[in-house]
Amino acid sequence: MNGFLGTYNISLDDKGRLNVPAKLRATLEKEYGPHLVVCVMDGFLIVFPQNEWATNEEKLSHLNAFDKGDRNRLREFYAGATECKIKSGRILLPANQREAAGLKKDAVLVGMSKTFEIWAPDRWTRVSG
Amino acid sequence: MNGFLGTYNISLDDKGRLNVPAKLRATLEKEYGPHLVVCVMDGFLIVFPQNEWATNEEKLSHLNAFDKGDRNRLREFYAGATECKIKSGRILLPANQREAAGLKKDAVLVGMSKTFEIWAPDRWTRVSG
DNA sequence: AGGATAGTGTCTTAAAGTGTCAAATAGTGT
DNA sequence: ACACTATTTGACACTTTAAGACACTATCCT
Repeated sequence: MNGFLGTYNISLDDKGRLNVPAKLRATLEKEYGPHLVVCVMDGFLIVFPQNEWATNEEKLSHLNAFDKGDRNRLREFYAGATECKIKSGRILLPANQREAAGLKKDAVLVGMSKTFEIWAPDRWTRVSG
Repeated sequence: MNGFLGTYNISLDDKGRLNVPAKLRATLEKEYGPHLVVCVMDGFLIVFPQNEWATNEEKLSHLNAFDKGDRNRLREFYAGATECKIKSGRILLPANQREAAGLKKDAVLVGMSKTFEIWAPDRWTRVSG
């Protein structure tokens, strides 16, 4: 299978939920499950299927939670993340993540193979051309 | 499962109790129990579910009780800790811990997988950006 | 004992999150 | 192009969660 591909313009509903496009949803259902981890990046969001997230987490497992520097690194990683589940085709992003990504009414979803990204339209056009 | 994730802004009530956000509470209930150990760190608090505390305690057991430096480290660790329990969704932090963390009216909770942290808002922004 | 203070239970209100449906739109096969 | 199906959107009612307030209990102190 091909993982997540393509660009999708979607809109958020009155409560800030966003509809996961059917194609991405199909990939999710076939390859992964409904559990996602959403993570704040520079000015956009990365969505990991649960087990993809887990492999990232594993890479950090050698860090020592009692070491100050390591702890800072762990914090950076975990603080920006949230678990979230697809519910009747949609996901609700927490308000602070929506804000971090500058999401208001519309969003752009971009497939990236094992993950996909969520962008505010204006930020996306600035990147993509 | 994913453990504690995310950042939450919450406020303390008039008696200094803080509401544990529903998501963290759900993780606690699923993976752990209502018994917590709260521990003063550099300028913030770390909350351990009871059994995570126990495993940490074990890790520290290799330290030499006759070594001055180790002993200081242990003392610092244990002296700053308190047991506490979630009661109707909230926890009450002892006054000295609140003071040590600079907590007044608002707090930031940060999930860190197996533990979570409690920060005073001003100290948190200094760390996180 | 009496008063002060710290801790606990519970209620109310407001806000955030969830389920569901119907109309609108896009996509499909013939 | 047409009818038909699937998907997306927006809306609304409902549920859950958080915040603040207040009364009550336990504890401490003199």
